[in-house]
Amino acid sequence: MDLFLSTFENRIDRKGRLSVPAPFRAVLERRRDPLYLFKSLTEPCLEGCGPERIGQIVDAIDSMDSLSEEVATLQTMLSSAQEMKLDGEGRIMLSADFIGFAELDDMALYAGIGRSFQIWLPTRYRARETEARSRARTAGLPSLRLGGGRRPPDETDGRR
Amino acid sequence: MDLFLSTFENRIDRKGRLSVPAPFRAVLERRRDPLYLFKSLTEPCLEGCGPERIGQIVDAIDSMDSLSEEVATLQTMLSSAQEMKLDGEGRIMLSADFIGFAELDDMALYAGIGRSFQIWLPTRYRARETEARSRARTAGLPSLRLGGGRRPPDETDGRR
DNA sequence: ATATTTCCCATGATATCCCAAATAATCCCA
DNA sequence: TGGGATTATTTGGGATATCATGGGAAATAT
Repeated sequence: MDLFLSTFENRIDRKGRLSVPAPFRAVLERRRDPLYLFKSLTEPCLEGCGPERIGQIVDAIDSMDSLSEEVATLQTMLSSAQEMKLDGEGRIMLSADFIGFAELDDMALYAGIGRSFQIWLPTRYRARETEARSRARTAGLPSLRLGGGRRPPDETDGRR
Repeated sequence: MDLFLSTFENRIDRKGRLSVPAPFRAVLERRRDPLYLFKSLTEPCLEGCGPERIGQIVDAIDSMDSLSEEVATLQTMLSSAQEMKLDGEGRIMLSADFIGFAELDDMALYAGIGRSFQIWLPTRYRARETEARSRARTAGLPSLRLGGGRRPPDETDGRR
């Protein structure tokens, strides 16, 4: 199983292009997957994933009561999602909407979180990281049970 | 599976023409599908899809009690549906009825939601998106079981 | 005949492609 | 182990193609 791990900081050039880190590209290419980005529902960052996650959202919508608020929420995810085409050098073009949403300027930080990754304004990401660490010290660790594994590896959807 | 994703904001010109976003056209052309538009049952927007979606609605109606009110409701979807012809540049012409229903003036926002898409008055769509996002932040995300696969996304997971 | 729709072409904006420079990581041999 | 050489990766810029949009003319309807 190959995963998106580690962080990378890349430049957004004046045309709005941004290199996808080579290790992330390798994961996608190995699976022959296109890359999807969408706006996080809960945080000021972009989420990146492959098609299987998008398919799950689509299927979930179809199986739910189409009048529910949950469906509206999931639709919001889809309507912000884009299939990103990579250029010959492995770059994507961030739309003005994406840049505005994550409040990016000329640098972007990729944070691999397993089956997906996030794109943040670097300073903001670092602030969150130190925040999370100090919380861990004062409030104690979240329960983390490794190896028990009844639940299939539950993808951390970015909000924890 | 190719899907309708992302949002696009296009102009309705003074002749009443509106470009269908190229990625949406690509989905339809790949399937050699015509485009259908109809009035949403629940919201002030138009829904767009290919013929298979229309077929699903027809089948659903056929399988229901033909005297029920629900059938009457679903039938109004069908009776509002129009097959849209695209001009050489990929534009459609919206009827006065459609424009009035969605209260469009000179801009239209396409929102892709998987197997179909919607057309909204841009300001109204954005208000709705903001609403959905704040709901997601306070009420939590819909339970989506990622990574497991095949479980119907029905289970209430309480804390999310 | 007048109004509307359909077809065709023009234009500007923007995304994509292609090649090259700069930077960073890796290798290899002393 | 060091350090230069080689390769991978990121970044930049110009040329090209795509797309949304606008307008005129032809076709169709009223």
